[in-house]
Amino acid sequence: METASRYSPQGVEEKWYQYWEEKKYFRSVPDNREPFTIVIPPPNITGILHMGHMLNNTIQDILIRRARLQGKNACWVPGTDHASIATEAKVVRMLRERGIKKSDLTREEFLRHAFDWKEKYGGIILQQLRRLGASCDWDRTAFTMDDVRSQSVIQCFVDLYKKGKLYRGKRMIHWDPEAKTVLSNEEVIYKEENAQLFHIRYVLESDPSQYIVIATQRPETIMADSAVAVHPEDERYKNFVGKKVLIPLINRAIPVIVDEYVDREFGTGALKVTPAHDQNDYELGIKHKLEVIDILNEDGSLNSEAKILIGLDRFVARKKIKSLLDEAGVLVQVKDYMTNIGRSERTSSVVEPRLSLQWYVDSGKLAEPALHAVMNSTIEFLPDHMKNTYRHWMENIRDWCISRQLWWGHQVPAYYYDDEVFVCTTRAEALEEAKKKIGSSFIESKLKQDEDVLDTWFSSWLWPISVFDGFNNTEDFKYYYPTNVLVTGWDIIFLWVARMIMAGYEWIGEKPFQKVYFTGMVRDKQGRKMSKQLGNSPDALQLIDEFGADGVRFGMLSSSPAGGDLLFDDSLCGQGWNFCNKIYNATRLVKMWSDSNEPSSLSDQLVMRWMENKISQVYIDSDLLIEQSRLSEALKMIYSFIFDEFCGFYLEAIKPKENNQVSKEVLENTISYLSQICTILHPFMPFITEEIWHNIKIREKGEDCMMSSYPKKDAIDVALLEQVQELRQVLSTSYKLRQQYNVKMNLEVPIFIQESNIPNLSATTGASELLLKLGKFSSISNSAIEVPDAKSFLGLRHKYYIQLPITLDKDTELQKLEEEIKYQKGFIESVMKKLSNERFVSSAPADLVEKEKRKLEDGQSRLQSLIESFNVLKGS
RNA sequence: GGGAGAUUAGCUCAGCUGGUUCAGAGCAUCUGCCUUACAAGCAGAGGGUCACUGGUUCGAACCCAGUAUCUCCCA
Repeated sequence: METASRYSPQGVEEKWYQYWEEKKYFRSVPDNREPFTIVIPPPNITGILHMGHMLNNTIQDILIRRARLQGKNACWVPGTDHASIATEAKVVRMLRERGIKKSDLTREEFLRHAFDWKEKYGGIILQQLRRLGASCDWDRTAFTMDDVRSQSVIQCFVDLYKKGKLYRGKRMIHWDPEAKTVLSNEEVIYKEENAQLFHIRYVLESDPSQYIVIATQRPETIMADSAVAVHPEDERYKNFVGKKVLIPLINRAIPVIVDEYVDREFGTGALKVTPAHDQNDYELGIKHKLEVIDILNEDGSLNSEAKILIGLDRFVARKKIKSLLDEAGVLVQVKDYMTNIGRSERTSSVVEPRLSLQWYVDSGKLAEPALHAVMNSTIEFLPDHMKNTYRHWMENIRDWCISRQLWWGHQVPAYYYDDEVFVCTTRAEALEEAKKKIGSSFIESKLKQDEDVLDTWFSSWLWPISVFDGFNNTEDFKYYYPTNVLVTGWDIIFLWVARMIMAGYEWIGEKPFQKVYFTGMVRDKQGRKMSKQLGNSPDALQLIDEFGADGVRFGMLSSSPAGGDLLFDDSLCGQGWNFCNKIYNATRLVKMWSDSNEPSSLSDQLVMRWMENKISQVYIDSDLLIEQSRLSEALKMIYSFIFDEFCGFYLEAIKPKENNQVSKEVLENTISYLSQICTILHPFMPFITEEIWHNIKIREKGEDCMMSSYPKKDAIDVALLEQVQELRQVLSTSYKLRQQYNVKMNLEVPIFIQESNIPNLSATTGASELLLKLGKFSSISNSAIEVPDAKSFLGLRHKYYIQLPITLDKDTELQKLEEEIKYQKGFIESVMKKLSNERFVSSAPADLVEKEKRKLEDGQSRLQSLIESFNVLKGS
């Protein structure tokens, strides 16, 4: 055989992907078939393929390819999102490297650079998905900032505003001083970090000999204090209440107030209140009508309101003020402690609470139908327990801050004229409205559009609708929506999944998808989340180079139940490659054969019938598993079917002993079986299956594995499967005995089957021939009596004797038999115990009782045989 | 502080509605084989107090309660 004995995916995978794409096999247009739709979770244009994407998209591809093989109209819509913060940061950095400052550019100039960047790099990840085998309809590739999607976003903003579900408000928000933009709650990541707690002395204005000691983590904000708060029942500070204390260094007087919010146990029990720079203090400030003094610039440096340390960054100022306080003798102590620090998901800089005017979606108004749909399983969550998390968030939902102080994104469609706000889809409309309202004094240049852009998720939440241009109610939309399944990570259940559901009900009155399949996080062997910082994420493309996409897909899937995290290990991909190699070599074997004019032997006929049944069985069973979204279990089942049943047994059983000739029927059927197997495996491992499909047989034009269909679900001949199972057990036991007694395979030995009133293997046509071929037996005979000098063993319902050229040690054999007898007795006893238990017989299901009875019968006949053997041996 | 999940072989995990003497798979380990597709293969073997303590039941890895440890979400 000239072909290599090792499968190499290089070349093969590229070839078939190109072929499929040229044939437009991924393309979907509405027709009269049932649709099966998935929209891709749009990856970032700044992103490159990582393990999470691979897992996620492998699952989507499996579902889509399966739907195609089922004859459905499968549509997988790909695309990317514009990732405001991440992309803007990237572009700013790129420009800086070229010596261009963002502040020197106009908005239009900056956007031009950003779009250039997007054109150049924004599609990389989609190219990489092709390497994985993703069968997306590329003609439908969408982008959150292309015309259709942008129009949808603007339209929805205006619509929500008109419906009173969107408003502009001044709130305490999370500010990212590095990106200089607001962040939503979900974009802030809290972690325990080391910090210091400063105890600082504030003296009484009226009597500088008395003082109160406050505890703070942020001494650089004392200049923004507007009060000191203590608990109303705190005896220590009773005398101070209502009086004024002086802020050290700047000597501004602030009142001492009481509030039950103060935790007497924490720090000194005296809290400095800084409404401009802390969420809780802000609320205290409102309650007690305190002054709001903002001492920070948008980049986190101190402004002139601070009076001192002006221009210094907040962390530099903290160090500085520490020594200033120390010199002033008011720093009582500094304590290390652990506290939760919030950092920006994108830039990692410490988030600054800041008062600011932003746009909000009144989420409460959208949440109700979305919560309902999930709780009553109109939308199915996998795993189911994700519902709880979802419910908790939805029931405590907060308004969604959707404006971002950036340029890259959809500019807020709000136009200002003095204090008037006009929210319109276009400037022209806004002009018109404004003119009407303002009257003759209107000056066009005074109408200014909001400088900010919208949160990227405000685009993504429309994705299942907008990719089909659904707001214009297109034919596509009517056909494909709602989509069938969404595959995504649980980490964006709030950011994205929940909001898509809200959008679906808000505008369409219909769920966006039937099912959400939550994937776990891909972790490394030590269980750590894979991240760029840790550098523990393998290079996705390198993995594909090494093991082939099929191998990697196998590896990703072979241990990833829905929702469960996946500890990734390269060796899993290795196993995937092994599997490819196995199939490849099986094909090589079959290709070596040629057909003879001989008819098929009885043995071959038996084996073929068996194989046909097994294929039906594995197809039916694995299909059910996929239906239940148990993909890795389905794959494992197919894997062991191919390895053990098809390669391990079928091919060995059918393989000609010499000259590579098989009957025409055997050859044709084997090729057909292999083809069916390719179809069943195809969704999981698309490349090798297409390769084998074509390798094994010359195909008609358009006759491709990807576009084939699943085998029919035939009724299964259970009796036949049982017979072959018995036969295989006989083979396996005889191998074991040979090994145990060191009898080589090339020595043929006789085997006997004890006769009984139940028909044995010799009654199954072809079974004896098959036994002879695989078991290296010299003869097979029935025997009415115990065969002397032979090693006996039990199958399921019969007793066998194998005559090995050895002398058996009588005592050892007796002892072994005794052990077996003891085991069987125990077995029978346990079954009898059950059956004699009236409560079991009356309360257990009938078929179970039936099964137990049969178990008992089988057990008893096995025991009988053993006792016979024992007696015969003993008497010999 | 509130909530969710996990704990089964050395490792990674199955074990669905409690019902074979049920404790399973893959990897790893060990033994024997270069058998004409594949040694990245084949044939075998060893390995577990199903976290712990109680309870429910004719029967528990599975249901309930509590304990311990871990992971995550929310505040």
